[in-house]
Amino acid sequence: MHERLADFENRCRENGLKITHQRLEIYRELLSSTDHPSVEAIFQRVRRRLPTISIDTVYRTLAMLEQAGMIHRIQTSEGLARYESDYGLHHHLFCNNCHEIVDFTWELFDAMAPPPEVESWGAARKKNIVITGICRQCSEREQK
Amino acid sequence: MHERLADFENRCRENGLKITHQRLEIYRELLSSTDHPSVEAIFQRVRRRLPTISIDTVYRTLAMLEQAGMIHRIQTSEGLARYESDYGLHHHLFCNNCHEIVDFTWELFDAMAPPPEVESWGAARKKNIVITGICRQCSEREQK
DNA sequence: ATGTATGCAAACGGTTTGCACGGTC
DNA sequence: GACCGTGCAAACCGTTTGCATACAT
Repeated sequence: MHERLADFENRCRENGLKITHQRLEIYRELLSSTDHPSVEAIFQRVRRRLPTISIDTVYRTLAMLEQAGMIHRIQTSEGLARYESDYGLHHHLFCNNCHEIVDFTWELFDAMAPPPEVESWGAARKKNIVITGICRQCSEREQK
Repeated sequence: MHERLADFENRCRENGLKITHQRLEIYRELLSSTDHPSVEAIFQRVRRRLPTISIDTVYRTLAMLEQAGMIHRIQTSEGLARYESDYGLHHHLFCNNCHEIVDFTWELFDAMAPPPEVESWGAARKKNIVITGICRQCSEREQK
């Protein structure tokens, strides 16, 4: 955690970006979140520590962090963006009912080369799986 | 094509939905499109044949067709929805530069069972791959 | 004749932007 | 002190919604 924050400061300095409380808190919040929060959720959480922060700054900081490759934006079927810190290769489980996003890994898949038509298409950078369905909590809740 | 339109009419009747010019033209447009058009693009194309159609109707019809399982909505990283007719199991290639979406198939993957942690998560309905990168046309264009 | 679908216009929600002030370097 | 980052407010864009009319059944 500490080393990731130090890493954050270094990356900012390298790119001539100022280290502000807002940026630190937003990045820290994403480091400690596991629920892929929306912009609004990040805003609400950071606001507890920095009561005067505005949501514009959250938007701007998230865009900046994404461009620097330190976080990832996930565009969900809900139509709003959600974020996660850049943390290892993984894929996503998405519950169509509660909209919760859960990570999972699939090393067998990661090691597979895509079919030849993909190579002839162009230069693939990332291959991600999204599995959608209904999570256990939601299906049990509906049973009742 | 004809049989798919007949199928469309049957499905409408089954669900008590009226068969209007607008609905027919929008569905026909998606059947003959391969480029996963946005709502705006569908609107512009259908407008040539039905000059008085409004974009609201396009939205409403697309929502209706999706709910009926006849088309699929794709939420892109651009933040806008794009659509395709329901046509066989496939995955998507997305060019980060021109935003073109191309289909590809990967039967080996489709036949694979997800890792056990997915089953313990809940009931998976769909598993989709999105490969992102730069398509050949775009990388050649940038070379110059 | 009934009731749903359409078109119009206005509202909506997430996101972006222009500007003057404030904070970092 | 110079300049980038912030907060405020307004604009923006894709999408949704309320309502009266038009159309399919």
